[in-house]
Amino acid sequence: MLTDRQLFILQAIIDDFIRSAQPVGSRSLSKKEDITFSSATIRNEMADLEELGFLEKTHTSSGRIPSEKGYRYYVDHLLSPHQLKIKDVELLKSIFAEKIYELEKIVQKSAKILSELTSYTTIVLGPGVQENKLRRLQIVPLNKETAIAIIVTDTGHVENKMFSIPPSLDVNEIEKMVNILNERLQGVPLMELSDKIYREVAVLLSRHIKSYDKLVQNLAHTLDVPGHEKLFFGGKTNMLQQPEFNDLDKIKTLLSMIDQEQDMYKLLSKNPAGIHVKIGRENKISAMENCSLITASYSIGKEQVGTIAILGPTRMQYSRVISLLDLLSHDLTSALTRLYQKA
Amino acid sequence: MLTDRQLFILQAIIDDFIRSAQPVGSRSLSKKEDITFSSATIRNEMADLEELGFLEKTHTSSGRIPSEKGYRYYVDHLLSPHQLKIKDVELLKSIFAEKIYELEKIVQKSAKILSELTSYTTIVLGPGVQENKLRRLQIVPLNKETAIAIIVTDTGHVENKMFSIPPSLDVNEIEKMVNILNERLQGVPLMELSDKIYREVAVLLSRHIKSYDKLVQNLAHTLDVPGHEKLFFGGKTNMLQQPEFNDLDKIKTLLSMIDQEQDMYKLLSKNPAGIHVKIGRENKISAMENCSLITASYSIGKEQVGTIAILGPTRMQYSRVISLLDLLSHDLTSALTRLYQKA
DNA sequence: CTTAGCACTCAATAAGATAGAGTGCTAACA
DNA sequence: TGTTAGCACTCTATCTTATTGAGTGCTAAG
Repeated sequence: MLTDRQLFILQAIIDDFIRSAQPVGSRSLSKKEDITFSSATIRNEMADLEELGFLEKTHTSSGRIPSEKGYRYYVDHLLSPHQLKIKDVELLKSIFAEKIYELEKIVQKSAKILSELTSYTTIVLGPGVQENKLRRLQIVPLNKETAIAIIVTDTGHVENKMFSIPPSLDVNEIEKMVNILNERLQGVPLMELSDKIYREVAVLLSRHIKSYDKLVQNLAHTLDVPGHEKLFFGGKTNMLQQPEFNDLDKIKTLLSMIDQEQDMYKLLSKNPAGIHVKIGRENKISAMENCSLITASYSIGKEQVGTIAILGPTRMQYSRVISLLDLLSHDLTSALTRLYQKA
Repeated sequence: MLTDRQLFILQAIIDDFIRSAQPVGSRSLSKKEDITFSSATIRNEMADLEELGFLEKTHTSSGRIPSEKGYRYYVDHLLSPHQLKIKDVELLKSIFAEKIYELEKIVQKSAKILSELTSYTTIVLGPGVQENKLRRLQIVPLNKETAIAIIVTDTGHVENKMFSIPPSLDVNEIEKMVNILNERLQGVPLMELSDKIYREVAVLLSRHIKSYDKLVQNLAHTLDVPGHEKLFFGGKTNMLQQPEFNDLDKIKTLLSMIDQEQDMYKLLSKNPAGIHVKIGRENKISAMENCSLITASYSIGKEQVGTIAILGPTRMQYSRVISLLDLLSHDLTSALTRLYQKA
């Protein structure tokens, strides 16, 4: 177990390093106001903390920097709650200032402002549409061969996709079909749509519509792919400002990982509720070695629908970022709930 | 006027520099197979070419590099037509391999493949929707206060937006209104929609609908903002690979300019038909000083609808990129025309 | 247990030294 | 008169070497 003094020193070192990005030496630490013991004492404690794995040296005679284990301990036990600046809070609240109806816009604005506030990179995993329920299906013919299928979900999300229609088909038939489909499929989650069409509605349709099979096939296939949740980014290049990334190779690997959206999906997709901090290699991706990721989930009502995350260097302002994310995720949840749950 | 030999040397220098990114010296040039005169002669010619402004030195005793004026002359007069590799052509054609209906997907895929092919950054300005004509307007109520307006254009583009409805309004009334609007507004360009609603349809509506004024106001406002054309990017970080950007500051300015989409709009928006090359400062943006931009327009039918561009260092493979862009813009035009002009 | 003192280490910076690629100019040559 | 060999000169890049300063570990005294 760590002594109080060790905890105090560990915290002081990490705080200092987060601020300065420079290895912390015993002498400079001892000069701080609230430290009563000498640099030699600090050196001894540092040696112990290093042996325990909380600190590291960059070379034999350098000051100490936190190890991943050090950060982990710091985040779990030493984090002093951060009092957000009024300006910060105001900026966050400004996301919801104008009456916005589009979820995408809110999310995008959140990402932008959060990245400005932190100088880190913001990543938002938008709500998946797969679980949304169908509110209305609409088909608009464009010409004799193609039509557009439009899906409106209960959350107000609109998906659309072109598909080809058998040339023999009559416009009235399409209308008939749309009516039947709407009657039968309202409230069905999108992910079950095509399945439901085949199993329940196809039979019914076959009675009313002539060349229904080809049409239904096309349509079902069209409805089947409302794709993955969407990712939104803010401050993609903010990491360039961080002193730990003044190395070209590091930047290259990091930026190309950010552009590799699949990796980002992995990082953000399995998210239990609440705020979570993943430090360095805990992220299981080599390009994230010097980065930490703080994630927070947001919901509509009780249902968790997305994740908002900050990607920064391991030397990150954990306390402040956590406060910001906590506030924003709550605001986001209540705004979205207010907007969509009245239905 | 330049002599034949000067032209030959200028071309050789630029070709060499584009390949190697190293200043070209007289001695290394003279060693080339197809050069019959000595390095001293080349030195003399180089001095002349420098005096004329086509070449530059990086320092007093360095080899020569092309000046912007040199590149300009090279692009205008010395470009040898580039024979595309079969593999390149195949890759380009693969964009249209699967039957895709969504314009966005085609455009995105184009950007991706083009950036892979060139190792530069691709920027595509998608078709603007302002000129598209209304095919169908649809309104789907979500709850008592909000509804979604959906616009389908003649090109199959779908826009949607939430708006609030006066709580007193009846569902039937909305349906009535939608019918009237569709009857009156079909074929009207989106940019004229709200105007037309106020001037022609409002009177008509007032006869049939109770609390029409507030509703129409909301709706017209909603339809009014189908925003700017969309930008698509491919290989945003490809420039990191280019040797001229091994400098952190240059990368920072360049990448943040790319993320500043408004600058990109400026660069791509006023585009006469055909392929155009803008070299370095010709782009009028300081961050573009070491970059060239090659743009090509693409059309649906006769109507030019978008721009596809490659952003690379001034030391760019002009000939190859122009060939690639030329091929792609034509393919894109014919694919889109085939897809949308049958209406 | 704490601390002053000292020898030692390492990174960062600056200062020479050297090699190499390249130029400009001059004079000889065809 | 145009071309070329030769030479002195310039500048960059790279390698060495020296110096400084921040920092450590260890020892011995308080």
